[in-house]
Amino acid sequence: MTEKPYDPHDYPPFAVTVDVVILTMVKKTLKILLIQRGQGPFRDAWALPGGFVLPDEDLGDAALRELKEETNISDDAIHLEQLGTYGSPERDPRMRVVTVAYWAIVPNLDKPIGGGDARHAEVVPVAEIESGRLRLAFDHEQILIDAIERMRSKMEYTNVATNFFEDSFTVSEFRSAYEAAWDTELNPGNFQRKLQQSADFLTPTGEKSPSESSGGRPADLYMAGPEKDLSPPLKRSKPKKSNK
Amino acid sequence: MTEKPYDPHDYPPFAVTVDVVILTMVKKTLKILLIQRGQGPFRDAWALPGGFVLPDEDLGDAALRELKEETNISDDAIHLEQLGTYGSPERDPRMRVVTVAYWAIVPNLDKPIGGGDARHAEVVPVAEIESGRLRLAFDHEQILIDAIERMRSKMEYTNVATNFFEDSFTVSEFRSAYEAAWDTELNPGNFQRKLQQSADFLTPTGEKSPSESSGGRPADLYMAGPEKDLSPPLKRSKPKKSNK
DNA sequence: CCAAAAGTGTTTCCTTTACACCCATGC
DNA sequence: GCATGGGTGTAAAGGAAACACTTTTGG
Repeated sequence: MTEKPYDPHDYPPFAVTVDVVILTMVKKTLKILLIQRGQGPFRDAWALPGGFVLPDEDLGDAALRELKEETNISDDAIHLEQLGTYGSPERDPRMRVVTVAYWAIVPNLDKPIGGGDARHAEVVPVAEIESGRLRLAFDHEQILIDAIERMRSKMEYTNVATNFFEDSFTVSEFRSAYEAAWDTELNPGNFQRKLQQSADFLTPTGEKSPSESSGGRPADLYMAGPEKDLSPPLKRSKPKKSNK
Repeated sequence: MTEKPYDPHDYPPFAVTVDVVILTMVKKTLKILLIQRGQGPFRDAWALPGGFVLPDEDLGDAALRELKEETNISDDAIHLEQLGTYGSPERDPRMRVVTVAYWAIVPNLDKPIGGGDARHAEVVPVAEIESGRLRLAFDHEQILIDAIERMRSKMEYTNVATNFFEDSFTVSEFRSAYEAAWDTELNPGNFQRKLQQSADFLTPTGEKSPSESSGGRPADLYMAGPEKDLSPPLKRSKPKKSNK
């Protein structure tokens, strides 16, 4: 197969797109950026931001381009990673499309930047997506499920969660990110110690956060350290918090 | 982007292929099936088995088809899983090709079945691939590195390693698979106990293996159990064995 | 009886867990 | 002083590592 000389008419043509699951944390709630479709199949359903890969564009660059069209976040504050490729022949009723899905963590994306067109973009809580009440286009529900699970799993043994924050953060803010992402409660003391033990995982900035109006001891501020892996990993225990 | 009506001339056409990393264990050595290219670019270099995805074919089906063309293994003895997608614009000098890579574990593939054509297929030890002495086509070296790491990692917390065996196996055979894959030595007693503790991970067949000619107590035979995850996971320690 | 491989017991060490306690701030 | 959250001490429980020991076969 691979041995024949190539000819434009010799191979089946595919459209290749990228779709990006953009995760963010707003007020201790895990959210994902979705776009409500204005036309075409799955009109009014929610879809992931995405689009065609350009003829000379690398896959990762295409994902980064789509991400930036929606957020205007600077490169260095982004974690962007390939999730997997979805290419069932029936996934788009119009033609054969293979989509390479990516997932990203960006800090504090409150409102997506409005595209010039009238597309309706919104950051939707993950709880709402997981409830199944949202109508999602194509196979985007499966992509979302896979992306959320991948993020939850990767938070166990890497520092990806630092990307939820723009600059520095306190240990309790960091812990809140874990509690929101895993829908669980973590013991503050043990969480603190666990991170201290792994040298270079978090780097102290030397500064302290302004103590909240409610009082309490001011917390030390940290940034992501040079060590990106946590070993042994954190463990997510059973969800304890509100499921409403 | 995704909103426009589609037209064959409206999107950049890509060729989509699958490549499959087929891992197997022969006489306690981890090996991968490679094909020596007879023509085209990278002539005489080694390449992964693969080919075009057909117009109405699912990606996973395409990978399974390519796998079967090389091995004649029955479905149920195979672990097949998507690895990732590689689509750099320069990866194939002839045209824009995006390839979806898969990795598989098959039992005891001593000799690949010869295709009708004169292609030269061989199972190559992983150590040789990792040495960097082999000339590999396209970006297949990167795909191989990623696949080997994925397999090593997945062996820590799942039962994928059971797929190295056709039927039942002893605990020491199972341990040998880990030692070969991780290039390490594992304590026989502790390995045994670890697997016993996780109920349903391995199911005893009730039979015993014929004791080897060298003597020794006959070992109990096991098959993969209903529980596919190992928690807490096994840990790979530093390589101890020969690196020559 | 001896060699060899399978499988079990036992001790030591380390990590996690639970929870009590001290620290530093606002009011 | 008191409430509030940040951070540390500590003891109990659990798993992993090392290694001695018992079991079951072939010669």
